[in-house]
Amino acid sequence: MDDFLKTVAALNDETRVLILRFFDEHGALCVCDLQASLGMIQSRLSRHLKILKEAGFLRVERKGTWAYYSIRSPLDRFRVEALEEIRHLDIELPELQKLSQTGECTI
Amino acid sequence: MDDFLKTVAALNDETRVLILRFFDEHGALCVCDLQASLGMIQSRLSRHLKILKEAGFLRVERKGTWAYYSIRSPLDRFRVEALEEIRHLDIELPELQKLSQTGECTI
DNA sequence: CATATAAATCAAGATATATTGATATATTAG
DNA sequence: CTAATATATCAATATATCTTGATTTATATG
Repeated sequence: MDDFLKTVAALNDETRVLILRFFDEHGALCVCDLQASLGMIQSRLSRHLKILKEAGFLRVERKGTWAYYSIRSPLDRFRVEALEEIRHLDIELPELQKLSQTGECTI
Repeated sequence: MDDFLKTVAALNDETRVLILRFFDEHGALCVCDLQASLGMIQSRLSRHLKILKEAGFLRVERKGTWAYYSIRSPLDRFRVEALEEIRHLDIELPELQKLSQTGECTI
């Protein structure tokens, strides 16, 4: 029950749905990429990424000071279905700003 | 997005998960059956049933003063998957008390 | 070691959600 | 119509969640 509720709670937020959709579209991204792309402040993103990670949706890979998040694989059936559902939502996706590659990350 | 969030929000509550599981197990039940079976007060159940209905999981059929709720059919893929997930949770289900059939419903 | 940068955590305030008890609505029976 | 019953809604309170800005932690570099 707890795991299910944690999974569902993670999905129950517009910001996190957008983040999942963004990862689904663009693969691994660091926090500052998301800051630039989604126009959200760092603490807000960090919080949501933690929730999504602890709910089993995301994984992190650290490279120096950067933390690259991406959709975890493999995912169990229900999480896959949730992502599939999110993939088909009519969401206006912001453009990707991949600052971590250009060395411009000073936000 | 709104429909998805409404669906997910409906799932994001231990009481409602139990209610869905109980309907999945026992079919159509009226509110007083649930009161007796789950040991919850009427306003609480009425609220959760409304949320589950408006999220597309339940339907209601009125018979006199009774309101019989049951799992809506057909359900779309994601809701079916959610119910399937709930079906396999390790939940301690209370015994069914079907007062509406015995005429004992005065709770 | 000192500084700088990316990310994580914390504290405070705002918003949403859940629970309870009281009240309102609707249907049935007399 | 009146009384009784089942359900729905409301008001108040409690609890949880989200957002922001400030602080802390961790890594890299001079």
